[in-house]
Amino acid sequence: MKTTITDVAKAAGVSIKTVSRVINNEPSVRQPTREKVMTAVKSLNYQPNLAARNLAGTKSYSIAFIYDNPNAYYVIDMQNGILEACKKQGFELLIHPCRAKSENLIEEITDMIKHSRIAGLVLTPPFSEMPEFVEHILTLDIEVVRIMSGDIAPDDIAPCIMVNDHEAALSITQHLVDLGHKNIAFIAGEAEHMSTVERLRGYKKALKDNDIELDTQLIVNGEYSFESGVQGAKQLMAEKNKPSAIFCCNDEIAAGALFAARLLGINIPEQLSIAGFENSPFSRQTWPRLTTAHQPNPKIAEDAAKLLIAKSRKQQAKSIVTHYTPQLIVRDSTSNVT
Amino acid sequence: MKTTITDVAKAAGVSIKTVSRVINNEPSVRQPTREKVMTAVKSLNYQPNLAARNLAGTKSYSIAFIYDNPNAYYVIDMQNGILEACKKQGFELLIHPCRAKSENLIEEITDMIKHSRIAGLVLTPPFSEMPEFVEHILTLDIEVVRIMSGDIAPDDIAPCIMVNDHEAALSITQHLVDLGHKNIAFIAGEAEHMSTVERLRGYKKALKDNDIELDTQLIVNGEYSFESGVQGAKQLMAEKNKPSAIFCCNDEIAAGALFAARLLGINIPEQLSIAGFENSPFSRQTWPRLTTAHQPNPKIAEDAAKLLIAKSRKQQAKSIVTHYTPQLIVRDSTSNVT
DNA sequence: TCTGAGCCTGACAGCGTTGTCATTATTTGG
DNA sequence: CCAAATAATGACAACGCTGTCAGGCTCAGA
Repeated sequence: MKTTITDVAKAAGVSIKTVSRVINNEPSVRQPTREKVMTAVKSLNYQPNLAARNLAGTKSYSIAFIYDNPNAYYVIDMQNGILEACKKQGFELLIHPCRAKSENLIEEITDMIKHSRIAGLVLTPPFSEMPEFVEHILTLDIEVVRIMSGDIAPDDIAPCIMVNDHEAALSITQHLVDLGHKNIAFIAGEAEHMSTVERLRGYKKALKDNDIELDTQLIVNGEYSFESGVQGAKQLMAEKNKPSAIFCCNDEIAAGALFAARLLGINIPEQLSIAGFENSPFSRQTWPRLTTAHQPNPKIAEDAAKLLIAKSRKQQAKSIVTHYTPQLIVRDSTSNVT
Repeated sequence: MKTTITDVAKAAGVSIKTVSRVINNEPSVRQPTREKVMTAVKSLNYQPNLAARNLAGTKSYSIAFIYDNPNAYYVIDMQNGILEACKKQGFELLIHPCRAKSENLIEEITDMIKHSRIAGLVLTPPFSEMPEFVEHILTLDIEVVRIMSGDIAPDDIAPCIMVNDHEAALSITQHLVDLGHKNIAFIAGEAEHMSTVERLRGYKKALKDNDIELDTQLIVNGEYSFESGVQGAKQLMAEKNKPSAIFCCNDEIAAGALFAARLLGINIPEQLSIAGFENSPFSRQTWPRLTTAHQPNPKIAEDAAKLLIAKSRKQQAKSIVTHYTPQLIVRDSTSNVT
């Protein structure tokens, strides 16, 4: 039933080693031989056995994705993107949900790496933002690619895919300014997340660019949750200097702010503009639909995985840095100041 | 660095075969010997290499999860549950997103199964509801566990985890009846999904139990989407015999209905009660929060994976059927008829 | 035509584990 | 207490592939 390399070798009339060379794109195979083998491979629908490959060779054909993120849409998007790259390169993906704050995180990951030989790790926040963790993983002699917020990479110990939340936040804030808003509030996510830091930085930059004075009363701390949006908006609307617009650190917070506005009898967007960030599915399912910023997560993840695979094959010497900027999407939750 | 069975054998002063026996819980190992080995295993933190196991043995230590479901929360919950079972049993999980309606679905899955030796498949809708697909997979000599809607298993060719949507829908509808509603509408999901069929059946049963005549005008076809909820609710509220309550086939539809109500200036729940189904995260993030039914997806998935693993080890002779019933959660989107 | 350099190809061992079967220890019955 | 039966253990091949290295082939230059 299952086709082995031996079958292909017989069919092509060559040794298994030659088939192996063709499969792995090694040089030193004459063109006619290569073609004979390719034909046999196709006609037998042969695919190399990953277990045997991992066992026999020095190369690995597995990468892993660890996650600790309450946002299921984000995780699925990442996973699908990574899987896409894996499929194309004949790699296998190991999925490993775990707690970033776990006592024995390093031990857990180290064990995983030792037990199933892994070429590398795709790291998303919060893992990508834990330098000591990244460094430790690198000592294990495996590759790492980090997806993180920022416009410049923090170091060059490992490749980075930088998501320019700063610029995207700037666009969103600029959009609000363009609508005539001056009192623009900001509801933050967890302060230790780089995404929060970068989005806040973009917000401040936009204000500064437009000579709008920063009112620190309009910045409220929070976390990436609906509840936090509810609380944040309530608090803001109780200030003497009420905002006419709120930029929420993500869509979930924005949904919470919408909820609070409803509670307080405030019409959106007539009396208050609200913007989110992420373009998650429910940013299209709120009333009104959210103005937000979109980032192509599956694409980013596929890129990251590709990079990781290339690096593990030593096809890529230096640590590369790639950039993505989330794009503004204007919907119905923001409007002109009246 | 990595510990092999040979290291353990040396440490315990036995042959590698004996270590293998202990690891695999085979009989014919004397108790003292077993303990010596166990001690060595622990002190060396040994875990068998999966690639070698899959390659050498006749048993497999991998199961796969294929999905085609727009609901990321559902997929992640399932995945986490399955991974939990895998971790406990030393199995590896292969993740495979694919399109159920793809021309070459069977070919694709067959290839995957042949390519990486797989013990079994966890099937969720829509795959679990495709009998010809399930039968084909079974001919490949691997195990299958299906998670599906209904109160009785459709057949006994493979184990089923039945989710009793019928009874849960009955509870929800009964809840609406108890609040005094008589004109209760139903917005359906895709008609070909068993979940739709079962939920509709529960709805009808509840009406009948309470001697409420079924008004077919109050049942609208739809699909599991926000947009469908918007359209469905608009249509219903345009009828001469307007409903005082709408039971939506899932939370997303309910969110759409909420959206439509907002558009039409209808207050929820004062003028109209709306109930969802699923208890997805955004059922807590709508205004008002949705009354819905909760099912413990991670638990269900873990159960399914456990069953699959047991079956693959022939520890389970007959096809088992397990049952779960989603539980009513009353929130703020339903209230008394006024 | 011969020789050597360089390019191709294949034989063989080994990756870490399990299956088979032979061998050795232990128990049981007479 | 001994033979036979049974239980426990180990030696070795095999799983499907890759790495190493030796050997064969080709072709240019003399």
